[in-house]
Amino acid sequence: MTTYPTDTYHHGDLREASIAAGLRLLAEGGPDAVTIRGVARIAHVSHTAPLHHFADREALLDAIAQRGFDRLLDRLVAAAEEGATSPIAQLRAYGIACVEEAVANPGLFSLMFARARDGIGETAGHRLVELCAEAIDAGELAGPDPQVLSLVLWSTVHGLASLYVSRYLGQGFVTGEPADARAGAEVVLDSLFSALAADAHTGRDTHLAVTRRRTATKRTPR
Amino acid sequence: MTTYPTDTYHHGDLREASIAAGLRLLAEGGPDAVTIRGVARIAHVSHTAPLHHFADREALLDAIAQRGFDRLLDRLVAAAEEGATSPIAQLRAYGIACVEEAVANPGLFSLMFARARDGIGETAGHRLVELCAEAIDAGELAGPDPQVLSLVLWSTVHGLASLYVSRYLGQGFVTGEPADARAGAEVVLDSLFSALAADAHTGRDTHLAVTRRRTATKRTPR
DNA sequence: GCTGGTAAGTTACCGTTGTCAACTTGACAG
DNA sequence: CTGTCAAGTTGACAACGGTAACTTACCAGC
Repeated sequence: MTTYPTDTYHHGDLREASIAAGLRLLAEGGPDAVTIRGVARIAHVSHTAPLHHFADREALLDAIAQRGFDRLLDRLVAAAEEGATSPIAQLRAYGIACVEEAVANPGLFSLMFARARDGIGETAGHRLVELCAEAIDAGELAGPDPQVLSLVLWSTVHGLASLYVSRYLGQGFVTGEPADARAGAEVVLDSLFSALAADAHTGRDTHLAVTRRRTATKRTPR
Repeated sequence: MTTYPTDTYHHGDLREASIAAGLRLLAEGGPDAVTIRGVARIAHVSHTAPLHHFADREALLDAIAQRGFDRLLDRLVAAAEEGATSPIAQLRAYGIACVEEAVANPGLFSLMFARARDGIGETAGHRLVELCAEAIDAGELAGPDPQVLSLVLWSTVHGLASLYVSRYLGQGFVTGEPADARAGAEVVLDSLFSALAADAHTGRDTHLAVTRRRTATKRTPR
């Protein structure tokens, strides 16, 4: 934990200190607990000082959420790299890392996906589609469409993380799922990969006509 | 829209009026916009009157969330009944209804799953497991475990709904998904059911050993 | 019909928060 | 030395959640 000068009139790096304090408050009391005055108290500055670095509270929360995405992306590339022998193994590590990161920082996860930001998370998303395409090319997963495949995987992993974070999963009352989120992610992903294995079904794609048509449309920026 | 007497000293049904006002504020401005004073204004009572019906703001939000779950459950049984010819068709209708309901009331959806309540949503969950078991028995979906199957489906549907609600899906930037959430749900569910079809893979369940062991544990109430 | 009790209203007040306005401090360019 | 300006400060305000004390309507029991 880095410290900041307290005897000088100017703080030095109040923006960074505010984000750090916000992350602390977020971890301690959830999104509602991160306040302008709260981060100011932690940083030992007056209650309006952070407003010289963030337009308003929303901007502070945006910055914190952005930091969360940065962290997640770092974690994801690390997870994909270490011992990733195949595309499907990378996808598995990817998904498990997402869920683990979410339950490790539930407040941050809530904050990140509570605020809709344009274009955020696209980097991770594109890598996901790439991995799906690689898995299909390598014959590890069934096609026909890497975009549909990534949509399914993204939804499932995000949903699993959300349900663990909001405590609707973890008790095993309904679905008998593991209390440990990582174990739950392994069960779900392995089950999914098993069903989606390339040799499992023989090239039929009757349900995906709509999908293929949709994905042919050009991606329109902005 | 029901009206309430404004000339009498006592309101008549301030509890119900508060929930209705809360739902309106929720739809207009999201969870942060639903305040004690706000619902009091709409109901034309003093700003502390609702506190005679709800212990605090959290209790009000809980009541609103509960109302959301009631609505969702009604919608789900209706969806499952109408034209449900087979278990898999019911599961499909179930999932689509979830996603549609979520995007129709994004604030309510956020509120519902932002507050972790014990035992809430179990009714819907148990019906889900039942449907999965029926689908497996009918030979429509691959086993071996209805609980794992329901875990996968619940996660996927919930994640898809979350991502559409928080606007991370709907633009088609990354996965080329449809802008319409219902269409997205159809693509994902059909793709999933196709992969999970009983005749698609031949009874292998190598990855599910852990799961089967877990689900043998008795469900402990409370 | 009176009366006490209680649920459900009311006003008054407190502490916290976000945000604005106006002022001050410190560093730096010329 | 002197402006300029970013980055601090204090002080104020309205909105919020919540408590306390009071008032009103209704209703049961006599």
